[in-house]
Amino acid sequence: MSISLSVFIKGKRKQLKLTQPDLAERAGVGLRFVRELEQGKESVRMDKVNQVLALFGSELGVVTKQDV
Amino acid sequence: MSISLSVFIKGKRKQLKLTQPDLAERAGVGLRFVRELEQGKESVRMDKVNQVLALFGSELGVVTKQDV
DNA sequence: CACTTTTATACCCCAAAGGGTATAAAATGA
DNA sequence: TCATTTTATACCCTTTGGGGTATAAAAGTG
Repeated sequence: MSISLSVFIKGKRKQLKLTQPDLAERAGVGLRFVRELEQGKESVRMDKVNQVLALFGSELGVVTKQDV
Repeated sequence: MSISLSVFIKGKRKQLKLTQPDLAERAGVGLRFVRELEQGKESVRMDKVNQVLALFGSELGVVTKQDV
């Protein structure tokens, strides 16, 4: 199933022992974006989110009932 | 697994026999947004996407390896 | 075929996303 | 506890997402 995006990202980042500035730089997004993302801001841009997720080998997708 | 967002949405809409204006109104988003979304625009806002997906009982989530 | 409906493209406009940065607050650890 | 690192808040600024709408192009339908 899918979990909270912010939780997922924060967890993955910690797992890789990266700071927010680290993650921002590696993902090629702004530091502010990483913070807002981890704080659960809903109105983020999907392409930016995917840039971050790409670092973890994941991607944003539609989770349907059949998927489970 | 996850499929293309635009394909998923367009498919679901057709399935429900809705026009783009219909979907836009029901989801509470603009018509332009629905169109850009179905045309695969990457830089859409996540909250708006979820507004549309909510109509289908789905939601945008992170698909991880374990999910499959 | 023409007629109707649906979808795509194009324009203006405003609110807000997000980058940068500076400062404050928390967390971590010696 | 104090010092250092990490994270959060706040501000300015530029860019752009997205709403509305008008027009053009496609796709259906008789």
